[in-house]
Amino acid sequence: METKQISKAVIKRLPRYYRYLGELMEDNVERISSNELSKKMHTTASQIRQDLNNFGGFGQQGYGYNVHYLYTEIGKILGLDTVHPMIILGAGNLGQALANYVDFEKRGFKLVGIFDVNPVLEGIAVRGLEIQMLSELPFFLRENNVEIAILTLPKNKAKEMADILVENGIKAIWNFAHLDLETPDDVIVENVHLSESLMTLSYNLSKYRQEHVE
Amino acid sequence: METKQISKAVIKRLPRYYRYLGELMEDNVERISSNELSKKMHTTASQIRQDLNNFGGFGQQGYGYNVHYLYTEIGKILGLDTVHPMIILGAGNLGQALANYVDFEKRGFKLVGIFDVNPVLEGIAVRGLEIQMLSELPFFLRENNVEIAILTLPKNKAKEMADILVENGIKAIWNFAHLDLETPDDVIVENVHLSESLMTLSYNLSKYRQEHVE
DNA sequence: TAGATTGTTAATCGATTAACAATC
DNA sequence: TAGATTGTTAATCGATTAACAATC
Repeated sequence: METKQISKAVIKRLPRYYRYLGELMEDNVERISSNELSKKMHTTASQIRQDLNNFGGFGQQGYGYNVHYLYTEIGKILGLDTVHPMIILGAGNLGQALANYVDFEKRGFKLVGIFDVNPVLEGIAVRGLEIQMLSELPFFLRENNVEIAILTLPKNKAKEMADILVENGIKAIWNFAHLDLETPDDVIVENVHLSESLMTLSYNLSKYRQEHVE
Repeated sequence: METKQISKAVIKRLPRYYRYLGELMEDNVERISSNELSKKMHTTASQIRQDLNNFGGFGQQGYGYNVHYLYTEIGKILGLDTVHPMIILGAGNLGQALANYVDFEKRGFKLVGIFDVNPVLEGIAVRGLEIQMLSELPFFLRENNVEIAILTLPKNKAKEMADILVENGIKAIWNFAHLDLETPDDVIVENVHLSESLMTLSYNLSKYRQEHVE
C-alpha cells in the first residue's frame, strides 16, 4: 500500500524528537522552529525538516512547529496512540526490571503476562501479575490477544521460544538474547544487544587511550 | 595520532563479527571466507572485507580468515584484552540485572562497586559487592581505579551524578537514563535508550498493520 | 601451476546538508 | 507588507556494493 519507503535512520530518530518535544511541553513551550530545536538536540535544522516532511507538513512558514501538535503527531506515527498488549518471557532481573518500567504502560505498552522456566518463580507476583510457567505459553497465546513478546531468556531457550511465539502468531519480538533470531519476514524483531553496546564503549575508550599516550 | 577515522557504522558492526566468530570457534570451525561469513550473517562479503581492512589485513588470499586469529584480533580492537573496572550507579532491578551478567566479567568488564540512594539497600550484597550509598561515591572514586560508570538511575539523579563522575575523572559512561548527558568531549558516553528501542518496534508494528488492512 | 579468495580501487547508492522559492 | 521559517529541490558527502588485480 504505502510505497514511499522511510529510511531506518529517520525512524531511529523519531523517538528522540518525541522525547525532546515532551520535555518542551513540560516546560510550557508552545512553539519551536527547526533551528531552535536543532540547537537543543545538537543536530541540523535541515535534518529535522527533512525527517518530519517524510510524514507530512507539520509546521507553518514564519511560525515554526506547534510543540503539542507535533508531539501528538509523532506519537501517532510511532503507534503510541493505541494499546499494545505484551508479555515477558524470562522473569530474571532484566525481565523484572522491564516489567517495572512505569513509562511503558503510560505509552500504551501494557504488560499482560510474564513467564519463566524456573518452577521456584511460579506464582510470584511481579507488578500485579503472577509469573507463569513457559509450558503454559501456547495456551495463553491462544486465549489472549498479545502483540509484543519481550525475550529476556538465555540464548538456547530464547531460540526455542521464538519458534513457539511465531507458531502462535506473535508479530513482534523485542529481543534481549545474544543471538539473531531467524524469523519469517512478517515478524518484526527489534534487538537490544547490551554486550555489543558495552563493547562499542570499550572500543572508544581504548581508542582514546591509544591516541593520548604520554 | 591516529588519523584514519573509522566510521561509527563500522564500529557498531565489530561486536557482531566478534559474536559470530565466537560461535564458529565453539563449532570448531578453523577457517572461513568472507563469502561464507556473509551468508551466515546476512550481509555482503564486500562489506566484511572493507570493514576488516580498516584495521589491517587479517586474511590470506585463497584461504580466507583464520577464525581464532580473527576473533582474537577483533577482541583486541574492541579492547577486550584488558580489564575495565566499572561501577554501577543505581541498584534497582536494571542495575542488579547488569551486575549479574556473567559474560561481562569474562570479557574484562570487572564490577568493583555498586551504589544507590536508597538507605534500605545499604550493605545488601549483589554479586559479592555490598551496595554503598551514592554519597560515598566521590571518596570511592578518589581511592579506586574506575574506568566505566553504568548509570541506571532516574533522569534527575542521573544528571546530577554524571557531573560528579566527570569531576572525579571518569572517562566513560554507559547511560541507561532517559536523557542525553551533557559531558566534555573527552568523556565517552554510550546510550541505551530502551524506551526508544521499544518505540521503533511499535512504529514497525503500526506500519505493518497499516499496510495489511483487510 | 590453477583455483580461490583477499585487499583495494572504482562505481553506485543513500543520507545529510545547503540553498532558496513558497507562504504564513 | 516585511520578516521569519517552512517545505522541497539541488549539491555534497559518506557508506555500501561491485569489480578485479594481487597473491597465497
